[in-house]
Amino acid sequence: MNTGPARGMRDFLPEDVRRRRYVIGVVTEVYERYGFEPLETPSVENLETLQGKYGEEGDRLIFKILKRGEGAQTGQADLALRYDLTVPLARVAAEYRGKLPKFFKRYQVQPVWRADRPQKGRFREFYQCDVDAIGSKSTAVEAELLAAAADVLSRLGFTDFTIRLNHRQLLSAMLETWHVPAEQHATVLVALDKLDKVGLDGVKGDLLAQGLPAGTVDAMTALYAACLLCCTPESVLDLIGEALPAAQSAIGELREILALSAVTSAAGTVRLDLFLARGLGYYTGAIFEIAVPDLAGSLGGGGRYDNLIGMFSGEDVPACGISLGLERMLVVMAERNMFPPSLVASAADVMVVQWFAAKTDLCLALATEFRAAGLRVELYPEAPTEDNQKGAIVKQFQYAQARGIPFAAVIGKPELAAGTVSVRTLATRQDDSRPRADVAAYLKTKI
RNA sequence: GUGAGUGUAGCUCAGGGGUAGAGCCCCGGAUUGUGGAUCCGGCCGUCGCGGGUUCGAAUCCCGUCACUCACCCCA
Repeated sequence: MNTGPARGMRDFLPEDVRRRRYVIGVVTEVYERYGFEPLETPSVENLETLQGKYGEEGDRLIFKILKRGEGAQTGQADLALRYDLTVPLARVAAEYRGKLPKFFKRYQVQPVWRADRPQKGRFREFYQCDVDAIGSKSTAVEAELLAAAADVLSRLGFTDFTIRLNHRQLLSAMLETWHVPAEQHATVLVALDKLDKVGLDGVKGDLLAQGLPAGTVDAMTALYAACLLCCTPESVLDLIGEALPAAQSAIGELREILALSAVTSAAGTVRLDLFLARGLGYYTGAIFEIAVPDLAGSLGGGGRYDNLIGMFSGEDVPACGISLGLERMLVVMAERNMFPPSLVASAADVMVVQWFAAKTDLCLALATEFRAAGLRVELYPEAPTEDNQKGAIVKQFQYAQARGIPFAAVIGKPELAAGTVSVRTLATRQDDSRPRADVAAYLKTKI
């Protein structure tokens, strides 16, 4: 019998859970500081809610759930595991339009599922940490979202991340200006996105291989090469503005986002990147992607999606959001040893040793007193036997030591007679006998 | 969907045609009011699975599955 979890899924042992909770704690604390409110939605959505929102590639990766009952024979699916947190949010925004505030700011930390092939930092079940703001077209929204994400990463100890920034309308203005056929939009954007991997000549070759006219390819790459020579984002935007009159409003927004970000926690981390594409279908405006040098994928990403909610309600509502990948952050943090030492602390402050062969009640009573005092207490579950008391007691100390529990509490014969408890500091093996009534308070001063 | 690598004890891995190994873990002992070291002993295996070659396969060949990594795409 295979005892491993299903492909791409993971079990989280206690140490893993502590690390995950630590990161989630930082994320939610920061998000709340920006005025975002918590939301949770079901793991399962109606299939039609999800389909057609993510683009061709995304739709293929949706985990579908077969119909029950008579429908089971047909292999038809009517439900699906949620693929991201943005589409469920759009559904909620459409459904509760009247109940939600005019500007609805929510955060959501929940698992999503994708039928992808797993690899480093990529799983079939993973947590996204989303923040989204609904109801405003102001670029202040983008700036605050970028600030919140940058704030989270800084607080977790990341110092070398960058937020790549681009705009969907700038990309489409470019595609239109160069008369790229609609069916080639996606592959051309993907080719341009690879600039930092394959270089300018690589991109050029790729575009020519796709059958774009040489003149178009030259114009594109010449523009991008010129941008690479610019030393400020502003001059890049000037250049693009001249070449692509259709991109005026996108360029204006990018200018605002860059300027606003400079006065937030995101200062110094936002980088204009005209090659950033992003595959998800629903983005309409600014798009972001967060990266660190030694991770192939991204730490997070997001963008503006001003007509996704309209796909549900019929009435467009502007919206923008950003998502941090919990396990992406965890993978890098584990590699770089970024967890605070307190996270590896033991499960208990003190272990009650069972000294006698048949006085479990005495030990459990002591544990109860400790717990009432607020200590985290482990009772060694097995009492010694009459014929091997010593061996059993040795094992108890060894067990406490191995589990990293700092103190052991013992009531043996002299302690029983004197009404005291002996506290052993495992690390130093020093014993300290105290009146039973004082022990809990004493221990609390030591931890 | 494409490509590569790895599957041997609970864990980490060695062994590459001739009796299945080491370290760690676990259990017991040296040590009866006590422990991390040391020493001694013990437990632990369809060598991923199926087929083929061979007198003989963990080892060579074919297939298959699983995991890992990369591409694609993404968090």
